Amino acid sequence: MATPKFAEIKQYILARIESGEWEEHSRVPSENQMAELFECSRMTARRALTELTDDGVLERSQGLGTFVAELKSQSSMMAIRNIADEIKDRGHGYSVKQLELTQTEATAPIAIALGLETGSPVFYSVLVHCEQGVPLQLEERFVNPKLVPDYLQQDFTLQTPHEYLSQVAPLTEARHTLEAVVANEHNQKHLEIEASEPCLQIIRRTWSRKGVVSYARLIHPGSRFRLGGHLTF
Amino acid sequence: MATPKFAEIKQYILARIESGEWEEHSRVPSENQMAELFECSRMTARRALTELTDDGVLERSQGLGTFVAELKSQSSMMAIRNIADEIKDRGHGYSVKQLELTQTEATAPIAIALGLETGSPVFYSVLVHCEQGVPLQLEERFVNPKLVPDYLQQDFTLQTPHEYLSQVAPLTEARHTLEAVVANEHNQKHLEIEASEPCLQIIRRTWSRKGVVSYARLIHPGSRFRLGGHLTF
DNA sequence: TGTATTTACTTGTATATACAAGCTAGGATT
DNA sequence: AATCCTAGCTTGTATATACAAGTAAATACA
Repeated sequence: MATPKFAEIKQYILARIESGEWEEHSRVPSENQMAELFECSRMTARRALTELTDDGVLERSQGLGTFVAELKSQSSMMAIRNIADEIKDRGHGYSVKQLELTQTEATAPIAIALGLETGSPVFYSVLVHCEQGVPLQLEERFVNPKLVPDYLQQDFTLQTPHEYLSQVAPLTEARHTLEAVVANEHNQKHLEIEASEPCLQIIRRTWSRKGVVSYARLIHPGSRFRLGGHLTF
Repeated sequence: MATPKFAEIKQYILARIESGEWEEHSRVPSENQMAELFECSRMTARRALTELTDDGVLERSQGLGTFVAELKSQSSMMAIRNIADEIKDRGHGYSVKQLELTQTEATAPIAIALGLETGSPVFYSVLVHCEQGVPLQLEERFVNPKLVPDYLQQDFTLQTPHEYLSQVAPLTEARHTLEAVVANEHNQKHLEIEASEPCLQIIRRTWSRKGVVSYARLIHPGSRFRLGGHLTF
């Protein structure tokens, strides 16, 4: 047998979800309907649906049906949580200062990271996220204008870039790099720290189905920030 | 049906693996044998074996049989890889200096982290891991003597503590905290860095089935160390 | 002796069937 | 009109069966 029938059914379903034809939370055909469609037994159709459920692609509930799950809702995507939510969850005051929101030309490393040509236009934003008025994260972000054309029209004091990007280009993957660094003078001023203070820097690249969405550098004062949880590589 | 039959079979298998009765890489009964043992059909026994395989507990191969997989081999356990392997994989020279290997009394925070009484004896080791002769990680580790009684008799120039601990107390979980810090003077000397150099500090607690095995503080010079990969929380 | 081949086991795929259990909507009863 | 409850869908569990395909050891053959 070239490829098993249940695998074909899985591919069929995945293709429809990735193309956007079947949207998040929408209902997918029942086991019996899939069985009829593919001219197979219910158990074979069931296997496809069950395995995709195990993979987190679908969600099922007895009596109701099978539905398309949120893309990467709680898994690796939320790896590094939205800083605004994290602060609010602690019951502390959250505020943002927007320092930049412009278009600029991609330098070589940025172009490579975003999969663009060197010198091509990219959107650029710099924000400082504060907890109780104290700077906790400096977010410097380069965004692919082809995938997010309206980035510059947003008001990031109302919604963090991460939230906005999640909406317009559902994220499918993220890669991070962690480093201890000294902030440059400019950033030291914005973070209100001394030159001697070490910072935790997170480089974050995020993907959607269509390519690299953004490249972000998140800098945190070591004295105010700690990252905890499970790490998987 | 109280608990489904396939779930009972899974529990039976898991219990045998966790008790150590079925060792890593050893063969487990075939589908037909399990079916006979539990007086069920092959398909039901098969389901238990298949699901445990999906969970990474078992490994199967057609024609050969089903085997107990390595405990957490590649998953969250190897989150932060063995630094010795990482250096060797880069094709660079690896060396260690052992600075401490003694018994000491648990301070309050260490006792809490290890689940012991304050002042009770704990094993303590300090190592410096070097790449091409350059210090890359200072490993300060507190070990629960109840779970690893022979820790002080080891020679950690031959085998890293992590490797040894994995052998004597198979790890089931690990939790990490990441922070950017300034090393104290003592550690600065051992890492051969300037006072101004930021360091990436990883606090790592590891569990086995019987409790907290060890509490480690891993300090890396920011200029020489970068942590990459997927982070999940 | 050395090489095929068979045999017996394993897991993998697929089907037809049965009943259990959860949910919803519409119809019967009160 | 409000309530119950049944009919018809859904997924969940379980079985019996069949054949495909991979592995290894025993067997037959040259």
